[in-house]
Amino acid sequence: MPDYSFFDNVYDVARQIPAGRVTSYGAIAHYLGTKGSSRMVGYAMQASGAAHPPVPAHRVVNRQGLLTAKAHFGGDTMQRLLEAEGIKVKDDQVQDFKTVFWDPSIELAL
DNA sequence: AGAGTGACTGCAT
DNA sequence: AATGCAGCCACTC
Repeated sequence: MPDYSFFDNVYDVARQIPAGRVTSYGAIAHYLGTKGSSRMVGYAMQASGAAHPPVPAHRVVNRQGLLTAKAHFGGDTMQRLLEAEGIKVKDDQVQDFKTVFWDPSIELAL
């Protein structure tokens, strides 16, 4: 009786993001087929805090590699989590973003 | 049932 | 090149 929702789909992809890598909302949206709705992905992430198992939302950043979700995590929690996985973050921005970028539409397409 | 909100992105100026 | 505006879909009140 699973009341599946678009959110569940987003969570599933987010949980597949390997440690030390990050992706963008648009990339996930595109993989889900709703590339025009990148907002929905971020919106789903907001509810990810209530998702089980927990979703590594800290690995999801905006198109610029900016930690837009940091404010929602509270303090520097997001940046701390990323650095703990080997991702370098400076001024709320992911360093070597294109290097650590993980595109589900490509990685999961294999 | 209708209107509002939102952790974004792309195009236009 | 940089800034501003509009679009988009699902969820909640």
